[in-house]
Amino acid sequence: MPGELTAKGKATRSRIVEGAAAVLREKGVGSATLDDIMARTRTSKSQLFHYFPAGKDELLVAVAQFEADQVLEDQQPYLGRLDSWEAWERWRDAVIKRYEEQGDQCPLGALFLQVGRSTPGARAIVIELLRRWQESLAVGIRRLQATGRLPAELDVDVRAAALLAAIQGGVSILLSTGRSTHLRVALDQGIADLRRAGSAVA
Amino acid sequence: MPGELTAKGKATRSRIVEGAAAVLREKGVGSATLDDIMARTRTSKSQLFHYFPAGKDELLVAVAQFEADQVLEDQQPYLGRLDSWEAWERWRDAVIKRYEEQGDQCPLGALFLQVGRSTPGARAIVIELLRRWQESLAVGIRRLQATGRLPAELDVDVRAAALLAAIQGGVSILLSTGRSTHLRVALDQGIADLRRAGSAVA
DNA sequence: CCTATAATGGACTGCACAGTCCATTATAGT
DNA sequence: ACTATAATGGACTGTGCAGTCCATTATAGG
Repeated sequence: MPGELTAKGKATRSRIVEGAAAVLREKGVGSATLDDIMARTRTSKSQLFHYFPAGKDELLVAVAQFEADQVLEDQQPYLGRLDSWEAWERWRDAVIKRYEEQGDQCPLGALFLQVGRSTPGARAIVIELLRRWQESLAVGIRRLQATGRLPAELDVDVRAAALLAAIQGGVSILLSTGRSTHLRVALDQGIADLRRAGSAVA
Repeated sequence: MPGELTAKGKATRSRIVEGAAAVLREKGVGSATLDDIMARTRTSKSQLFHYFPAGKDELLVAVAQFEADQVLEDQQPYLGRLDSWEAWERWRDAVIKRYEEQGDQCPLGALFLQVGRSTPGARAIVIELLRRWQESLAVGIRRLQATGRLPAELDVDVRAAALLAAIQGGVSILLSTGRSTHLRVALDQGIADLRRAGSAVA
């Protein structure tokens, strides 16, 4: 565990993480080897173990963190401005687009299942990601409340949680079947029901 | 590939599948070995390869099929009789109970991610499971329509798809976080929205 | 410029584990 | 009872791959 990383060191470390992420997406977590990662990132065994002394698992956790950050970063432009129904629809389209392009790879899910039980840190990463994601949705719903598009008595957290579940479900079905219909339907329905709650309850 | 299986053979084969399923749940797909399965099922190497000539992958696919059948079988008593709102709530409780007990194991998901890309059969199993599951939900919704609890113009398939996504999302969050709140919320919200569609649109 | 520490190269080890092979025992059909 | 085929036992092989070790080169700080 190198206490100090020089500029060069930091560069190499992130080259490894990003390259590993790419390899994992291509070959799948199960069949990606350290040699694959070495080849891709033009590094040697000792470098991998220099930056990740605990070995493969530690590297996988680092990649998981990287991928998790990526998820929110990608949709931040849309997720951060959920202040009108049009904005919600743009966000929905962005989410669908992202996952359709990603296809049947789920780096994070696969990573989690691989490392999951053994490493406690892995679970924490996913929990934190989901928490932040749901919170962003909640903020968006509160914006709609603040501008009078949704009634104040709506249970924001429950709605946000349900939406998050809808996304996750849609994505997981996309991963298993290769079809994005469920993701699309779940999001459409979720937003529509939210909207309906506005006109019905208000 | 034994063309004919004697009674004894069939018994052994299913002992292997069921034992393997148990081992996979306990140790995780990634770290379960053929030796683990041999120990658990009191079989030898040659038996494993006798019944699953293509080796581990073939066995994993068989286990996936077994687990998939299990999923629907378990909830059939409830899923098969969705003819009143109370029945829907009983089903919801059964689903939640089942997955809470299962905890953070997802044999099918893990199996799929392991075998997935390589074996085409694996995907087919999951697709078929989801198809049947959604169809059961659709039948339930149509029952509600038939008895006048829901308007006839409701888009049944879309609603069923959204519900299925809600479940999958709730489950996948349960798997990652260990908490069943999202599953509960997603199902509650999904059923509530369905019900609301009944009173609002009708 | 000198030295401590970081960064890198790459050969080597060890073993876990899938898959092979052949020998032996049980079972079914005639 | 006989024979073909299924069922079982278990030793053996091969290798893919994580992880170790030591030697060499670069970099930073005084």
